[in-house]
Formats: sequence, structure tokens, C-alpha cells
Amino acid sequence: MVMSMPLIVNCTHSLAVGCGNISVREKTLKGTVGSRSSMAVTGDETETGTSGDMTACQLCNTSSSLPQGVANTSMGSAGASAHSDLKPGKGNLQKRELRLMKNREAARECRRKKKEYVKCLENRVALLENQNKTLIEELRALKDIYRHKVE
DNA sequence: TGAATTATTCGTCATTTAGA
DNA sequence: TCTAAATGACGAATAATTCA
Repeated sequence: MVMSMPLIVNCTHSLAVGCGNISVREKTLKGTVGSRSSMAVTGDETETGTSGDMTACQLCNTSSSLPQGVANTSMGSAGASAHSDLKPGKGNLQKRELRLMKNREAARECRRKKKEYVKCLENRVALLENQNKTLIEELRALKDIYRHKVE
């Protein structure tokens, strides 16, 4: 069953601030993102030229970061909701293990997406700061020109 | 340098949500 | 209504940092 993606990471604009400056140990992100209300980064701004050459989203969009042997588990059928009151029969034990494995994977993926989302936001902040700086300088120059004309 | 403290990561459970 | 996926919350384990 495919669920519509609640976490929309939409940094399709050419943010070029790259992920390079993300600290090795990233901050813990407990409770910073509301549930299922879309985490969307909609980039409308036009890029004004920064240094990098690859967007954070491009860098992070692969699911290859999952450990080998754990990724690509068959998403078949199993009770994935937390029924901790299952009888400890063999079948139920297998069901539980499958559920735990799937949830483990889901948690990893969820965290990966959240990190990606935060990176996108950080890139967006950097981009906007850059644009702001440029616009301020432009305004200053125009004011200068105007002042000289008036004088 | 080693103990104490702080930060980060990971697995699990509980809950929410969307689709069948 | 049931099921599977997504995700927040929590605790344990581990890594990094601080300080005497």
C-alpha cells in the first residue's frame, strides 16, 4: 500500500549552497517537524549565484544510504501496527519480527528524509540571505545614483 | 588521562493517516 | 473498518566534549 508522501522535499530550484558545511554531527531533530502536515520547501526564488554545484536534495535523494542487507526488504504483508498483545506463537513471533524490521527501516527512512528536509531549509536560508545582501547593495547603489543626480 | 556531562544515533512503541 | 506506512516520543547505547 502506497501512502501519499507527507514529507515533500521540493528543492528543485538550483540551490547551490551544497551540504558541505553541515557539521559532522548533526543536531538532533526531536519534535521539530509537525506530523503529516506537509514539510514542503517550495523554492520560488531565482538563484543569484553561489558557490556549489549540486543541490542538497540531489545529493540526499538516493535511498542508498541504508545499510546493506537491510535495505530493500520485501514490503509484503504483515501486521505493522503495534500489537504488543500478540500471543507468542511461532507465526506471531515471525509477524512481530517482520513488523519490527519494517518499522526499523521506516524509522531510518523517516530520519533520512527529515535530515534532507532540514538541509534544504538551511540551503534556502543561505540562498535568501545571499539574495537579501545583493538587493541591499543594489538599493544602496541606486540611492547613490539618485543622490548624485539631485545634487 | 579518566570521570562526568552533553550530543547524537538507533530501535521500539504508540499514534495518526490514507487507501482498500 | 482494517491494514500498512509514516512519524513523534522515549530510552538505551555510543561518541564527543569538558574539566579537574
